[in-house]
Amino acid sequence: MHRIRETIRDIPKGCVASYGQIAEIAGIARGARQVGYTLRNLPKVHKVPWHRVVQFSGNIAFDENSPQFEEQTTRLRKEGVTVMSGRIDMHKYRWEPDLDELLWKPTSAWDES
DNA sequence: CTGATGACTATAG
DNA sequence: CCTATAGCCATCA
Repeated sequence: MHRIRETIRDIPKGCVASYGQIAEIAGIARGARQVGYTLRNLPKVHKVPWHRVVQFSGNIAFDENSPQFEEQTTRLRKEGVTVMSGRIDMHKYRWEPDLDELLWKPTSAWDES
């Protein structure tokens, strides 16, 4: 889904977002699984910071032994995100998109003026 | 169209 | 904390 990748690309460095959050912003309510499904299908070449997407609970979506798990944690740490035991302090790093992030995105429900 | 799948989330035990 | 179940819904075969 193009919308999903687009949204993920907007996650600022040093922040993380849950799948459900991404889905909601992308316009797919309760489409958390679709986000995961889409990311799993990522094209070879992409600029999507998929490593900034974690589970709602702050857990890394991958298995602890998975090489992807290591890559994600590594990337996140490089961006200043503290990862402990495969978990992230969402309370602290959760991405809170400002209106700026959302205004240009959907739709034109803002034609009011 | 139909059925299976899953980088999810919620709730219960 | 962990397992089990049940919703969820775009994407795939």
